[in-house]
Amino acid sequence: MQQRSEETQARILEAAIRRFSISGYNGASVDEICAEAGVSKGAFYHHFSTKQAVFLALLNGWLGTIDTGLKAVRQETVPQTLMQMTSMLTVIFASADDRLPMFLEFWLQASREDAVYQAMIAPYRYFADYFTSLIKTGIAEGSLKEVDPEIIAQAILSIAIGTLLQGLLDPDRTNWSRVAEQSIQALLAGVIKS
Amino acid sequence: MQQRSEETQARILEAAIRRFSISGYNGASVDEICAEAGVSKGAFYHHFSTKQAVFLALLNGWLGTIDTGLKAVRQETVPQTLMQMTSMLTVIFASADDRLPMFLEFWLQASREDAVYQAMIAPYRYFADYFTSLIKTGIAEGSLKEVDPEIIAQAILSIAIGTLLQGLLDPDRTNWSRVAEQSIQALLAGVIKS
DNA sequence: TAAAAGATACCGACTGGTCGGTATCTTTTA
DNA sequence: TAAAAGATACCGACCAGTCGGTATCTTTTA
Repeated sequence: MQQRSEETQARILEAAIRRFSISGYNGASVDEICAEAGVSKGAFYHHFSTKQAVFLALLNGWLGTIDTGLKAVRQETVPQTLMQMTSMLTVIFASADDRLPMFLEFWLQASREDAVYQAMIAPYRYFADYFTSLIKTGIAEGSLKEVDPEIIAQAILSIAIGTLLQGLLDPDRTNWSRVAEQSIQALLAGVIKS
Repeated sequence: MQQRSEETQARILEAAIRRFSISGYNGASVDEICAEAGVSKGAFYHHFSTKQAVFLALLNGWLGTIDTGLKAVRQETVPQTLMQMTSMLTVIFASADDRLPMFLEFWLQASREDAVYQAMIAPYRYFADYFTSLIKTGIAEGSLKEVDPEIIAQAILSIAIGTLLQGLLDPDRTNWSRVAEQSIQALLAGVIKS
């Protein structure tokens, strides 16, 4: 019995991500999503309480895969791990192209609702902390100089985010994932103990 | 004669920036802006052809002041100039807090219209180019190592943008303008010829 | 120089359309 | 046959932009 139900739900989710990434969160209407999913509005609201709920489901799915991906990257030393993560950026860039604009848009308007804001800020903080502790580990294991861990972690994060955004803004200006990699390497060059 | 007209226009602009920064571009209705400006809808559309036109006027004003500010900063050597710009970040951070979200939101939805997209991408490119040439000058004058100018310029820009965005996302996490300054200094440390 | 003519600024009711969500009815499933 | 799933018509709120008309200036004219 859940067979059909699950399929419908999956179709709605797939249609939603397609419409959202094309037209944005506000730009994609529920009717549009239903049409693309080949599903009635009644079915839509049978499976999801609001448009926002569909979006949040999509967001959590994406965060989950990123988290899994990051935890999978663990090399012997911290610099090696960071380099590995840097080269992961190319993949992240590719998937961000579709998703990032809609998440950004949603965040910009949802940040005024406290509940949604908390749901979005938690994973960010989790990741930023994880990154800082990675730098600390590097200092402890002696592979990194005695820098301020928070500053360096933030610098790397900022480069990643800043490059991501510029890549969105002006995709054809340059090879953005290469710029991101080399920028981080330029920063790391002054931090790695050799 | 234009006296009254200019005052009305100014009032609309002021009200618009207030409403836009509180409710966002889509969230702020023209009626709302008119109410706050103490002006009728007719007056609004007498002075501006569309809601978008008001917004663009606001954007250009902001870009103008930033441009003026940047050109005013010119020290003897490029590293000194960069340091000076870095300390300007605190001021930019303050003014961005209000404006950046609405500009981001607008850009996200306007980037689908080619005309508006061009209007927004031009100043960005102009600034990015200006920055790259600044690094080139530094190399030419011998104050910077022989690095890839584009990469370093992008890295600095990315740090600025990335920090700005994180400051928006999680304002209370840390002192963001300090993080930005120190991140850029960490990067420059490896690039300055001493 | 004052009245007429014209231009500019402004007013606010109204329109056409959109969209998220609901109510109600029908079909499928177990 | 009852409950889950799905279809369809509809509601109410919102909103950008229009339009016919009025008020307030500026310029021309006699």
